[in-house]
Amino acid sequence: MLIRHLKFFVMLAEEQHFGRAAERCNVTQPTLSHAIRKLEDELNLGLIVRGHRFLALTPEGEKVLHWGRQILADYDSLHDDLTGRDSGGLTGRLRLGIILAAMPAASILTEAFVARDPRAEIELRSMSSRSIQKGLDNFEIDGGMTYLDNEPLQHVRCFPPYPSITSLPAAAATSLPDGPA
Amino acid sequence: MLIRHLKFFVMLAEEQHFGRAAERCNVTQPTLSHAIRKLEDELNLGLIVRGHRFLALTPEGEKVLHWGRQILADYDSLHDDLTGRDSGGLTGRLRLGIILAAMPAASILTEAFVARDPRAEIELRSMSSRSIQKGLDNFEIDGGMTYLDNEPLQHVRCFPPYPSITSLPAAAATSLPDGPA
DNA sequence: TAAAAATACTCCATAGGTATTTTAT
DNA sequence: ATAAAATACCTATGGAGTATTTTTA
Repeated sequence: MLIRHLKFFVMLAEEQHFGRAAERCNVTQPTLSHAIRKLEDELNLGLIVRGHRFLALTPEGEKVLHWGRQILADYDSLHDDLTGRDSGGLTGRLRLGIILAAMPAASILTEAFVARDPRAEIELRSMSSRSIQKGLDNFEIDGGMTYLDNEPLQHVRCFPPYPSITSLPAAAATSLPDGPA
Repeated sequence: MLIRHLKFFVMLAEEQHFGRAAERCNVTQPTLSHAIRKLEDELNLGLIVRGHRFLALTPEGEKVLHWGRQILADYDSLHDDLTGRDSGGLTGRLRLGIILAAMPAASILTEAFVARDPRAEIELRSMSSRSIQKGLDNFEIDGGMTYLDNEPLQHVRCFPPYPSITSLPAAAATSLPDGPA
C-alpha cells in the first residue's frame, strides 16, 4: 500500500467526489479511481458505496478513513520532525471540546498546562458530547471532556481528569495506535 | 512510499543486519537493501551509517524509525479494526514504567482505571527515567510516570497526574500523532 | 576464506497518463 | 445534453528476484 493512495482515499472521503478529489491530489480522475480500486483489492473489501456517482463510504471505509488519517498525520509529523520544526517543548494550539457541565473543571486541567508550556495555546470549545465525538473523528479537535456513560466513545483513549473523583466527566484524548491497551 | 518498506526499515533497525532483516520480512537481502536505498532517495537523506556492514542508524534514521513504528502500529490497528477484534471496552495489558518515587502515587491512577475497565490488566514496572524513555521508544512500555525536569522526554505526550499538585512527577503516555500540539 | 552488503541485470506488476464509453440526471 | 465515474489502452517506473562482485574481518 502506498501512503499516497491513502491520501487519495481521505481526499475522496472529504470531497465525496472523484473528480474534485483527484484535482486536490494533482492527479487525473482515472488515476484516483484506479488507486481506490487497488486499495479495495488489497484490503479485500468495499470502501465506497458506488452508484454511478459517489454515494457514501461503507462502514469499513469509515474505519479505513479513520486510521488512514492517523497514518497521514504520523507521516506529516515525520516530515515536520525531519525538517526540524519540532524544537522541543510544546507549541501550537490544542483544541479541546468541553461539555458545558465540565467547563468549570476544564480550567483545573489547563492551568497547570499553560504554566508549564506557555508557548502552547489552548482553545476551549463548548460542545455537545456528540459533537465532541465527531470533532475527534474529523481531527477538528485534539481532545475533549465528555461523558463516558451515555454513548461509548470510539477510537479514543480515556482517562479520568481527577482520579479519586469518579463522578466527574472523563477527559478523552484523540485516538491512538495504542497496541494492546 | 510503500508501508511495507517501512516495515523493512524497522526490521533492519531491530536486527541491525540486512540479511536477517530480509529473512524476517520474507524477502531476499538485495530486495531489502534496494528498498532501503529507495526510502533514503525518497526522503532525500541518509538513514543508515554504512561501512561494509550495518553500523548504525543516523539521527534522521532514528526519527524515521520512531514514526515508522507509529505508522505500522496504526496500520496494524486498522487491520485489527477491520477484522473486528476491537470489541469495545478496553482489554489487554497496559505496561507502565514508574520511577521509584512515584510508585505510591501510581495506585491513585490505576485504581480508578481498573475499576472502570476490569478486563484490562495493568503492569507496573519500577524503572529509571532513562529506561522509561527507552521503553517508550521501543514500545516495550505503553506509558510511564517520570521526571520532566531532568532529561526532556522525546516523542511523548505529557500531563500531570494530579493537576493541582505540580511537584509530583508527571505521567507520560506513549507518543502520538497529535497534530499541532 | 568467510560473511556482509552492494551492484548488475532481468522480469513483471502497476502507477499514472490519454482517450473513450457508459449511465444517470 | 451534461456530468460523473468506469474502462481500455499505453508507457515508464520500480519492486523483487538471481547471480555476482567488492570489501572487510
